[in-house]
Amino acid sequence: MSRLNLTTQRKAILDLVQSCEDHPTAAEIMERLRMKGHQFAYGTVYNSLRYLTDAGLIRELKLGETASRYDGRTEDHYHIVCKKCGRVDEVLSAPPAEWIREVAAKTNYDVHHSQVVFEGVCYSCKHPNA
Amino acid sequence: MSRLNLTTQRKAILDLVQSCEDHPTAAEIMERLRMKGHQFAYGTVYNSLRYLTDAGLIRELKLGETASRYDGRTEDHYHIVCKKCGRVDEVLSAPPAEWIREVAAKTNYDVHHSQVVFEGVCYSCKHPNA
DNA sequence: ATTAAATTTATACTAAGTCTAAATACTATT
DNA sequence: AATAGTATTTAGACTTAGTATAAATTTAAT
Repeated sequence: MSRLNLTTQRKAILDLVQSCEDHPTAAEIMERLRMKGHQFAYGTVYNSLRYLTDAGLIRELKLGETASRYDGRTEDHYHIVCKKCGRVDEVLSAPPAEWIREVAAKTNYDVHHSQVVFEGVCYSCKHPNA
Repeated sequence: MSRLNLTTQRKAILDLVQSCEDHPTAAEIMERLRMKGHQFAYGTVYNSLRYLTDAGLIRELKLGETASRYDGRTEDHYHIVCKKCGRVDEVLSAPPAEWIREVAAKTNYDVHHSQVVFEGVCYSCKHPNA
């Protein structure tokens, strides 16, 4: 665990991810950086995303698609994906502690963390006329 | 929805996945088929796995690794991954319905399904001496 | 037997990400 | 300020997992 070292590139990428309302992939992040006048090497973007993730400044989301997405929100939270339009929203309710305890007891694991991805249909897709 | 068509290849792959205690990747499935004397084309294995998944006979697990894993258990269940050794176990307790209702209410989604992956440390890794 | 449809095969291709070696940028010490 | 040492960036080759395609084969239906 060494000291945090935010280079120009890492800072720009952190700022960008934090400013996003959505959850961009690495490719989308590169595209948005380019639109802001930044032109970083391919590998630098991946390296920086990993660095920032390891440092706990951003989160990597693996939602079952081929590419990871990134999230500037670092609080513990989950996601819900719309099957119809692909939209991803935040889920702020945590799974009940009672359930986690039950899982730990039944599996004999120390449970550190859980990733939850809900799938369903979002409000807009339910009401396409509105 | 057409009728189920289990070709020789699909049957062999289904049998193999159902006989597994673990959750093999496509590459591991190919390897195990080869050891049993089957030699199917690369693409056939992927096609068959998708076919069997779509037919609901097996499940595709996306546990956040680079490759999908496959599971012969079709009942609704979840998984727990050991951070130390990578081992994957089944979790049979479902998330409480109350929590799902809360999530649906807060997000305005119709929630159809949830994928849950727990991370932690398994019994063997906790007690390495035993 | 003949045609049509579905499936398998071999192989080319794609997407997402890692690895490597050289170039560049920082840091600390004198 | 010069030097040495470490860290980072860059460009591009490479890897892995999976998809796409077109020809060959199998299966099913007349």
